[in-house]
Amino acid sequence: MQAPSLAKVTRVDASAEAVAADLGVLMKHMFRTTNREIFSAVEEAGITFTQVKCLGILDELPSPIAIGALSETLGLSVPAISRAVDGLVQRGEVKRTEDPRDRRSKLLTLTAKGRRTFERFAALRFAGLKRFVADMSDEEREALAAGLRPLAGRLSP
Amino acid sequence: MQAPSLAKVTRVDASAEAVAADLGVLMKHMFRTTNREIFSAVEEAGITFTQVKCLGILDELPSPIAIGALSETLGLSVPAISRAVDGLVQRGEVKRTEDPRDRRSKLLTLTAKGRRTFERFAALRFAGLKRFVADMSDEEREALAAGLRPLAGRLSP
DNA sequence: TATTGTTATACTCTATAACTATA
DNA sequence: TATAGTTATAGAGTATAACAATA
Repeated sequence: MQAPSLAKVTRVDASAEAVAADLGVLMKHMFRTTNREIFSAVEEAGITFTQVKCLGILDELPSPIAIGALSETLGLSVPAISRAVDGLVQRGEVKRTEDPRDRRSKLLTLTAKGRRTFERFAALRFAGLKRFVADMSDEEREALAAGLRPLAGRLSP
Repeated sequence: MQAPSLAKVTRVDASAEAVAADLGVLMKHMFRTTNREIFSAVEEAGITFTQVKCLGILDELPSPIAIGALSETLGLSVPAISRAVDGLVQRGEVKRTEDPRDRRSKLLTLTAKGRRTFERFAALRFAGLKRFVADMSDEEREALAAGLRPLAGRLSP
């Protein structure tokens, strides 16, 4: 893309209020256009949203995590996580082993199957976002690309 | 804000893939920083997420809506909506009256109390977005403002 | 006879409480 | 005695099925 013509670089209200309002509009539309499909895919896979979130946490963490820590991360009770994880172990998505340094604690890691499962859902979510982006005009998409880059560059590892 | 210096207007990948990826990063962070508070506020108010969504639909529609239509809009079963609405009626948030042209159908409208309730949650969500935006650097926020404006301008009424 | 909404029933997920095993 | 996790039990929300009222 070329540097934009000056005609496009009009002043924009960059107050927190204005930006938050526009962000709210964007979020609402993004949800409506991308969410329903994932919802039905998760349900069809016979898995729980909580279980998908468990997979997501395990996917992004570099080292194993225990039930209690996972519970705290997701803001759900320990028994709820224990049950969710138990289901994942039975499905072969997660490996649960005793921590050798404290045998009360169980360390959780993704199996290859679990990683594939999570990546399938992540791909579905990404496809929804892509469709949303592809529906924009070229001008909208280019402006958004330039506006997101500094922030996304900092936030993503 | 002045027109940006040329140094800032570097080329950015505006492909659907790149923009969708950055949008995904933004969304994830937005959730993590803004959602937990609303979650606890809803629970503390003794109301259901489904009921809040019902209030939101009624708030934005110009005319009354029936149970069946609300059910379809939210993607939940008619009995689930019937129960959710019943709770809202008992709390005085929603008015439910027979449609005079088809007395099987019940028309739903927000009461003043219902509108206030929804606006309280909307304000909470907005405050979360504002905090998220206020945490950015000036450069990030200004770039985002310019990038969101065309899209948000089109999407919002 | 078909349709709109409500009530009945069963199921899933979650939280609190009770429990087991390690520390 | 305290802590990590599991199992027991109860509660909330949803879906399917059965029903009542109206078309």
